[in-house]
Amino acid sequence: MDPHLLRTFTVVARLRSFSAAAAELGYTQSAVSQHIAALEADLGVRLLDRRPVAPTAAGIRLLGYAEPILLRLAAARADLTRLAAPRPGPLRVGATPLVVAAAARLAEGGRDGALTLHVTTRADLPRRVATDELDLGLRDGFAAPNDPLPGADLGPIRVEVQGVEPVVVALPRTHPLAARRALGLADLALARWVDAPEVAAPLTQLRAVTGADGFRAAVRYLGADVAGLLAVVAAGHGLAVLPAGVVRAHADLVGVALAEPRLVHRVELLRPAPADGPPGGSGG
Amino acid sequence: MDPHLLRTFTVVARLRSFSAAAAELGYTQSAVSQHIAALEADLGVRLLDRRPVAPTAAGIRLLGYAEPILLRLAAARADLTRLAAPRPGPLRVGATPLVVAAAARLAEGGRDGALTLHVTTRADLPRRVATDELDLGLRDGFAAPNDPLPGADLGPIRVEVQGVEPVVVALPRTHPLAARRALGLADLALARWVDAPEVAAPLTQLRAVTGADGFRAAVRYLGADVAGLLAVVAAGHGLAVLPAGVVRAHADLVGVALAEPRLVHRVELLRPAPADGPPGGSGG
DNA sequence: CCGCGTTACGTAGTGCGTAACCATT
DNA sequence: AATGGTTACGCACTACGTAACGCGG
Repeated sequence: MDPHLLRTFTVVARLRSFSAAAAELGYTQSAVSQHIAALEADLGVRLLDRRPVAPTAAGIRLLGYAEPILLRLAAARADLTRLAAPRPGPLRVGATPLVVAAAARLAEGGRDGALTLHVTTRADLPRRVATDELDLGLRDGFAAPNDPLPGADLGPIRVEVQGVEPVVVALPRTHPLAARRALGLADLALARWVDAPEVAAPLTQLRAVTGADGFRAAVRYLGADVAGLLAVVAAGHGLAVLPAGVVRAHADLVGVALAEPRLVHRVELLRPAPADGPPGGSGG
Repeated sequence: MDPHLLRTFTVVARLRSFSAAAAELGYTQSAVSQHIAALEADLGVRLLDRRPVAPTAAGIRLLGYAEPILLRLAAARADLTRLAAPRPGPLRVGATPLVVAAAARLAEGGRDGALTLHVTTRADLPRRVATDELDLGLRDGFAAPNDPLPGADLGPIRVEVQGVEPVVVALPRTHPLAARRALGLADLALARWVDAPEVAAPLTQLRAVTGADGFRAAVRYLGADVAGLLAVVAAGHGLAVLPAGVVRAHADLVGVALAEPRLVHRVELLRPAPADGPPGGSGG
């Protein structure tokens, strides 16, 4: 189970093509074929169906292992390299859209003030911090009050809770429910919703947290632009669950608190970190 | 960063000797030397001091990455192998000492009733479940009421909370404090304690949870035998924090509740699991 | 000078590319 | 017939063992 083979496997599985993977990896198609054959022989399982190319059940299983392994390998190399020669240049900070301002504030004065801000996707940020593409990450999301943010294995990263804020249902000022003091989330299962999983609370999460079906998307908002989403909600295309502060700042929107706040907006600081370090890690 | 090299490195670091590592790995000493040299060349950092052999700072850092990586590689292979050909034979269940009975109860009727119980250390159990040395693990420990059990990265394992129970301070029936209805943990910092980290709440954890210094060990109890520990406590050598049920069952001991229960006894079921599987994993 | 890690060198094995091959659409 | 994965083959590189070497205690 050479990492090279694993990497080839993940690329083939992602691109669903041996030749495309070969191109991406700088191998010949033949080499890729040999990689997959070697892996399959080693594990004694067929990992990919061919024609069309698609991972088998075992292959899907392996993907779940391969990605964290490759991430950790990359992270280890990045970490040791940084340790050997700390890079100069501006501090590279990544942030998800809702917290870019907070990220800028937080990074103020870091490394003589020079700063590069990278706006990223929620899922990408941990990977980029782990592999030293970024020096620091600020990530937001929605979770039950004492839970960490959802998401798969983040890799060897230190997570510090930076802040927690109540969430509200964002409604156009003219909406019939806009005058209410609080709303039960479950009662809104049949309302019109905007699903903006990169900015607001993803509808899948609302379904999970209420246990209710419903929360069907009237509009799917795939971008990460906050202002755009607020405009869509303000125009009455549907509701969204957002942090209270964001909604308050918009003139055409009203944020109504949840009757049972089973969801909060949470901000986490991600730092590259030794995977295991001794328990008594020194403060930073 | 070939896993073979990483493995060699971890063994050398553990044994603090190239030749001993070579013996354990079935290589020649020369090969081990070459492995380390290759790793150091690849990463551009010295990983080990020689004479005496000891990991450098970078080496220690790397160890923190290497172990999870190797664990995940082993787990992946074990998982795919099991998936290809589920092993016959008795169900192999591992359990930490305080929960062996619970483990037996839980495994009843599993795989036509045949059952092998392995009593393990708290730290070892996750590794053995991940690598398919065990089919199931039941692990206990102490934690703040809503926290998971402490411990490093467990590897690709599914954790299910099995139960939570209050803890008590175990005292000999004749102890002056035995009549109290509740005790403040911090007030006991200067008492005599038995540190039995494999059975009771480790004193380091009591220190962490109270923020107090103290909790010095009058006796260090390194075994994992519960009855033995209870006897030591009953004989008046020192106090220990234990689950209420265990103390209640012993005639010579009294368990006194904590005034501020910042610590509970928690039991977790560990199952081998696809590291990542799609969120909507089918129930099992 | 002995124990132990390093370096030199030869060989067996393997990883990759080229190219011929074959299967599915 | 074309697209795309497999197999055959050869070369170059690597990984290991043997053995000579050197450094520190």
